[in-house]
Amino acid sequence: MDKAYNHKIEEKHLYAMWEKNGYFKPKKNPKKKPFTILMPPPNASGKMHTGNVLMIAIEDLLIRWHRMKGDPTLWIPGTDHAGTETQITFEKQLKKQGKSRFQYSREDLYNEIWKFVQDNKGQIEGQMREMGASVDWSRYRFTLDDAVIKTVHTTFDKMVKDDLIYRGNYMVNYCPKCGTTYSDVELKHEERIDPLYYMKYGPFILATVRPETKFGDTAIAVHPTDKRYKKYVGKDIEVEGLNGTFTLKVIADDFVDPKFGTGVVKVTPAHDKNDYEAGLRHNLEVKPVIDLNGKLNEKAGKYAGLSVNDARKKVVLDLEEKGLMEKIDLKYLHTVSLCKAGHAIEPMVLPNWFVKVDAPHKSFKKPAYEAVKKGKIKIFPKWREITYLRWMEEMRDWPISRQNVWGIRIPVWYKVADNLKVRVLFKYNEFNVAGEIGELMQSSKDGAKRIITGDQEKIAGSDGGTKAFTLAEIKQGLQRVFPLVDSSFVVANDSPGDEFIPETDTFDTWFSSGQWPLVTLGYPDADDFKTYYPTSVMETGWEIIRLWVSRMVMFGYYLTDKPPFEYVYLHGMVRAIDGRKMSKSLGNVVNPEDYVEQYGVDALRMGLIAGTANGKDFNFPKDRVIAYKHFGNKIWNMGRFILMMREQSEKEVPSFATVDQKKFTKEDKAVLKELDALIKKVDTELEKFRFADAAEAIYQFMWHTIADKYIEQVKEREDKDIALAVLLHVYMTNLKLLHPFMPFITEAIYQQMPEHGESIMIEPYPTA
RNA sequence: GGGCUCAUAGCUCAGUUGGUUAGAGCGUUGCAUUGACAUUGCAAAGGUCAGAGAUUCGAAUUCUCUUGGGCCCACCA
Repeated sequence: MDKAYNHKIEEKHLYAMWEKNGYFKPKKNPKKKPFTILMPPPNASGKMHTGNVLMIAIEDLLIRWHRMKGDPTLWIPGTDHAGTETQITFEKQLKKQGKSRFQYSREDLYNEIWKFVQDNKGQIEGQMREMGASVDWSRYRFTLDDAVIKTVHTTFDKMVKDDLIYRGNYMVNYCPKCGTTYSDVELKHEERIDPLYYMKYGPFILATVRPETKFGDTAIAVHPTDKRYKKYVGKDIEVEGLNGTFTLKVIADDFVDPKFGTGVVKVTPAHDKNDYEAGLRHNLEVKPVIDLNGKLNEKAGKYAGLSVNDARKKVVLDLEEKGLMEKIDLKYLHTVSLCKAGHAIEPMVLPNWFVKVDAPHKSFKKPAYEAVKKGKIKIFPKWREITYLRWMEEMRDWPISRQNVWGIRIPVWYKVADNLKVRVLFKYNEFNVAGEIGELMQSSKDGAKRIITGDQEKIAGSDGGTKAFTLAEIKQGLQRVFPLVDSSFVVANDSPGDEFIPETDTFDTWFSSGQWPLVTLGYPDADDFKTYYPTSVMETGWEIIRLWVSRMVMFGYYLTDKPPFEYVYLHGMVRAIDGRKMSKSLGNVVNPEDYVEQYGVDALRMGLIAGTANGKDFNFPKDRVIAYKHFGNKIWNMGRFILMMREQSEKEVPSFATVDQKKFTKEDKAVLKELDALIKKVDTELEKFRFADAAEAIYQFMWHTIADKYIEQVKEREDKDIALAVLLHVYMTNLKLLHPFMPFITEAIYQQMPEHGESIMIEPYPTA
């Protein structure tokens, strides 16, 4: 053995040996209860961050512990397509090449992203191996595998039949110039100075930057405690407007800031996110006045057909003329949302797909709520339960459609002849064309409307503007369809016929990953599903308890009437060394690779595990990583010393089991007694998910009891053969206890010890 | 603004149902050291447990308030 432990040499080949010998596959044993963990799938095209390392460290610890105890143990690895995130990363790449997603049809874009992910997913898989994750690679899943898509489609179909799916309106970020919607994370925010208009509204004066949306107002809101306006709350008021007088209800809601403007807000649920939310709370009518071309619609009366900007100017002039404008603050600073191309975003209410989470005929969420409330699923640490339960109580219907390409397409088709009013956006040569499908199929000479973006000059000179498109042309370049809320549809995986166009929305990632326990185990009839469902522990970061954990529980009960797992263990977030959240812009990101290189995987894993005891967030514990690196070296040298002493021993060292117990000294008896106590402690701590305490106990015992005391005493002993037999036994027992925490070094030492077996991984776990 | 959470040694953190002298790692100081390990050993210093009040025979631990952090969510017409 070398004088110092060299992780760079020892960590390399051991993983390949384990994998080759098939240790990661479960050993069936009908008499024992299986222990199963499904790995929360990291982003397939990403690379490993410290949170992933902590996740793997904890899961591998539990898995190796149970495996050594002889339980049929299964850990399934996977990766996630990470819908929005991946699409944005990919689009950034396109941008570097001077391209954009609008140059691709939906299908081509999907295929390009697929290639991109395939090119990149090797990295994270390699890193899982590097971390020592003892996962069963033969059961590996990617969230866009055919089997996953099939299950998700089947579930959707069942939910449609069970009347748990409906189409409803939902507020999205829509760009009228691009003709498409954007996700929140795609938006840019820009500070601007705009006029703030104080207009007269019946008995009130209220401030707004968007007077043109007043035609969509369906209420006026004040703060509940605002004494100035208390007498109006709940009443209907008459308002003189530009298109005659109308009536609005006055509501009281906390979202109003009594200190802003006059403390009175006009509520336009169709065109403002805040107002939309307020509208849901107060059952207000959603009255859209802006259409998908960014123009005011017929509800705006004489302003119909004007663009938003033109309408604003005209409305302001007319208000002033009518004496309805109190004053204008020209220097109002606020933030506006812009699309990637820099156009103003119009918050719009568009039809989306929803899950009814608490329908009277069948509640999707209720069993999931009760499972935790009644303790059928146990959450560690327990105080996180509140987050889950509160979320479940407040949960509203779940919008499951996303206007992304990269994801699982919602398996729905629209018959064109029955849905001529449906808008589509598609690529035709170098142009992007948008319009209602019925009109696009006629020539624009007949008055059909459309938006064509691209080279305007070229369009004017060509016949592109007058063309009547065929359905095949539209479908070939199809980028997006905008079905109406009541469009008729059929559910089918494949096209039901040429006269249909597909839904282009994809599922919310959580709709598919919420079925992770089902798709990884081959629901409904695979052997794995029968054997390993429900699984044992769901181990993940607490920040996705609402997004992910809750969905898995809901789907689990909906499809199988059982919880998908018994325990949920939520680890804390790893913050940067400076105590702030890791972020690229702060430059404080801890790259696990650097620590693996310098201190080794074992030290990194152990440092992270010891750095958090109770699931709270914690700063990256650099000095613990270093401490455990030193610890590795310490136990390496203990092994070295034992081997050396055995070689030098005059008498043959007997095996521990054959030593006559009467020959034990009081030191021997004491250390053996302490060893028993340690074994018990490690077991009870691990059962309680107190990993740091178990780690600390082993560390203290090996270093300060065996090395500092017992070994020193051995040096003086007359009966060295007995002492060495005891020492080897105690040391080997500790290596086994430590293996789930520090798999590489314990295996490396084990392989050098006398009378060793094939691998420490398959040694029986110590019992007291 | 809503929710959760934290404040314990110079630093980073444990302290699980309230119960002897409040612990660890790193750091600091002194001494030691050729039968493994300087990535070592022995020893020491260092805490009125953020502040105030309450409950209790007893509070770092329970409750209330104050002060100051962190994170998540929602974001201002």
